[in-house]
Amino acid sequence: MQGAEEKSRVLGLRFTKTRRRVLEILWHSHSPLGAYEILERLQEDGSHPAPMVVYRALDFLIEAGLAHRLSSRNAFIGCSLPEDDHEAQFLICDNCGSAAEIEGKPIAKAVKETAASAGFQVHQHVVEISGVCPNCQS
Amino acid sequence: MQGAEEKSRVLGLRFTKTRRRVLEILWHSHSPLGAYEILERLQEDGSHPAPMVVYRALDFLIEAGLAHRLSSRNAFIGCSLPEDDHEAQFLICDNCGSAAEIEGKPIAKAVKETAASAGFQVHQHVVEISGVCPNCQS
DNA sequence: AGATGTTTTGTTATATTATAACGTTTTGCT
DNA sequence: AGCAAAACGTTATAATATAACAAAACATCT
Repeated sequence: MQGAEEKSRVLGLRFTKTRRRVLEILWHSHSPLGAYEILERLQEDGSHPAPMVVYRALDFLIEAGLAHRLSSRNAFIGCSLPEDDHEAQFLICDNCGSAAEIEGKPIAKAVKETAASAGFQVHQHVVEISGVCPNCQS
Repeated sequence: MQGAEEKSRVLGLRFTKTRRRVLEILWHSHSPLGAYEILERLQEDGSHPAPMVVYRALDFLIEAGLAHRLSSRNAFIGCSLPEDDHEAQFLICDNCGSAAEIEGKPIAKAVKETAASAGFQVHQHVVEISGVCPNCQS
């Protein structure tokens, strides 16, 4: 959580209360959360923020590399390797809904090379693998 | 388009008028289309179908491997390699919006191996690379 | 401390994307 | 013709996401 403060500063931005709360909510969840699920949890302490509040906090967290968006699920997850500056890849379990962030060096490399050989200049990539996690296979 | 008919039969399903129209619309577009864009084009010939019509046709086309969904854009695109039974990967241009479907054997392999080494059983994968296409680099 | 510009919030409204549910019609088959 | 499965039409609504603007909080400089 200290790192988060620093990352914010680097961007010339602030690690405010709402942003901290949203990051906590993401980190405490064992699976990705939808924006409106985050909203509900924010509201559990009595305030009534509007959806914008959540989306704004998420924009910030993603920008700062503290959270990721799972495009294939319209859901969000706290970054489990916030130290690294990395491109994220995910293993998402269809059974229990959990999502594991992986350090997919070989995947990142294959992506880079494939794109390069097509003359394509990469900005970002989305890699989301769905299936059954080890836990749910027994 | 003939192949489409066959693929439908294999699934015990039918390649109907609406489904054909939606596939044509996707194939004629040089870039991915949102469901409601497809809807507008369907309506250009005088009928007034509801959104469901489009989503149903898309479900079918995706099921049959004739179209793909681009999760990161909430958009859809006709499959450019409908012969193969393949997992699709995409290069999406941030500038012109075009999306190229690629045969990323190395990527597919890296995905498979990475998942295997994590004990994860893969069903599907989403690989969407965004950046700048060769055309837009000049 | 006061002035100033930027960042953040609060709030209302609305846009966009997607599905539920149900009755009817068409189709393929015997 | 009779039947079951597949597809359609339609209405309504759910779920996800953004626009726009005024007010407040904060950082920095003097």
